[in-house]
Amino acid sequence: MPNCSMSQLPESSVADVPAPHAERPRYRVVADELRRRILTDAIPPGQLLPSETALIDEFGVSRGTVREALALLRAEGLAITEHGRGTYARPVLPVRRLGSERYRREVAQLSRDGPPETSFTRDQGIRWSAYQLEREFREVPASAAVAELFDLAPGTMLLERQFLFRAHGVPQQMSTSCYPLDLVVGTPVADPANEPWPGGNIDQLHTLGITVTRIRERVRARMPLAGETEALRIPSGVPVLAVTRQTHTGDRVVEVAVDIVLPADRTELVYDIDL
Amino acid sequence: MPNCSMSQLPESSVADVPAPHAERPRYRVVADELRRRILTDAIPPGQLLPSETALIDEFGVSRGTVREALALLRAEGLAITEHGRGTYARPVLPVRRLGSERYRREVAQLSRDGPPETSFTRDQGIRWSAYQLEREFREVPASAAVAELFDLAPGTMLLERQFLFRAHGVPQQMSTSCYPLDLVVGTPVADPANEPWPGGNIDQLHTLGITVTRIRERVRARMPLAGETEALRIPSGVPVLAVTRQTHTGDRVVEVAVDIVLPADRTELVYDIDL
DNA sequence: CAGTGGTCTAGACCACGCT
DNA sequence: GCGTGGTCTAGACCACTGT
Repeated sequence: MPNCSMSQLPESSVADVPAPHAERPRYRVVADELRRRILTDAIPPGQLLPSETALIDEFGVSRGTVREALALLRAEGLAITEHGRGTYARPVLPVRRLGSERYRREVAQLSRDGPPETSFTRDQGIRWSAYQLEREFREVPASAAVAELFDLAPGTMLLERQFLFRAHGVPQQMSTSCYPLDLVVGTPVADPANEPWPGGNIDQLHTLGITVTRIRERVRARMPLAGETEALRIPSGVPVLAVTRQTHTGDRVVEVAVDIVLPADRTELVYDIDL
Repeated sequence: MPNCSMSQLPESSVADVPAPHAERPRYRVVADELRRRILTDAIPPGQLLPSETALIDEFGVSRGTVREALALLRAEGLAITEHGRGTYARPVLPVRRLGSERYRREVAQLSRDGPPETSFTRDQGIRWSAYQLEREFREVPASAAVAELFDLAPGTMLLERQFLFRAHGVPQQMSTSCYPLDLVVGTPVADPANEPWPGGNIDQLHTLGITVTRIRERVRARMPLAGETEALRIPSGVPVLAVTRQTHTGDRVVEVAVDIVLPADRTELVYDIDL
């Protein structure tokens, strides 16, 4: 009975005021329904979602609300939007599988007969003709973080090598790899023209008389930085895998890759642990 | 002086029309400046950003524009917002390091003297008293995907075990792990009351007379699903690491964890590759 | 050109956290 | 109660993609 008087309230007019969101906010209702359609394959990967105008009509909400719902789906990695075209259910991309076998020299040796390979062209059958490598070499003093990974004094001079790797025209990976400068200065390894080096880092070190005995990789994930979003063409809602690699000879660290950045929608890392 | 003629333009009135965005959109200008402050530590982790009202005044834009800028920073994982309080520079969380040593039985044995440990309590010194485990066991037929990971026929009955793992009250991990039902039915392993099992899966299998020889982990990253965001209390802009694990005895797969889900802002996976 | 999304404004009211 | 962010509307104009 306390509510009997409710209907008598002078509610300005009728639906003049945006109804209060006592329950789930409207943009969530829209997002939930679209998410359902995507996850149940009612809208299969790659297919267009209804246009903003259509959603305004279907749900009876304003454009701002529709756009908020779509922004949520993008942040969840379920949809991508292209200006002038529309919003799509996120297509499933072919996955690049990176196994730890890629570091074994025997595998590298085998590929000598065919096209050049490195630790990141294996596991996918990418051919020499299908990938490009942009690189830039510099001599820099070790930062505190890198020095710690090398177990060297900060300021020790390093050869820093930055790579951007494309396969089939699509950027697949950025990385920064460092050697202690005194290890490589004056050798073919220090010459950018020799990249990509068949057999990769492990073979490079082998030509310097160094046999790699262990590699340690630390894997994290995060959202891409601004530069990475552009360079790797990462759509919103897609994280990156960030791998830090230490290459060991016995207890000595002879190479460090600070941040191997891989778009997570196209990459799987595979590790075997033998017990 | 270059602006003298400006005031003579018949610009309808004065600032009546939102200036066209010939260059960078305004919300990006706001976001770029705030990002700069965060990354240069002008606003250190955990500290409040200016309020929306303050940003409206500082940049002379509308509230919608300010909110769009903040949404961008959240999506980049740089800021988190709390209703009624404000927006903070994202605090740096203590990282849980998960090394592959955690699977070695010798390590598990060592911990027998102290509090119970599993493969996911090691590497962090978490004590029995500091973590809780929620679990739910079910008997289910293998889906096509799981059957393939086991190399078994789809429909084979499995014991499916779901876990939610908390440390210090904070949810740290969700996972679903499966054993072939005929392997464990009627044994202590099939009893949820025995979890957490000291020494973890590897020790469980050992009591069944099975010695694990190899573990394969496949690591991917993605944005969390709706349920994961709630269960693991993941703020927006933080991805999850999704690990698929196969536990081998020789060539036989005796355990599969379909999706070990780890919040990426609190986790680092470490793998050693011996060559 | 029409249709799509991108940017921006002004104003309204609701809900949370504090003091 | 005040200040914070959360939700929503209505309308405007810009910019891209197609025919």
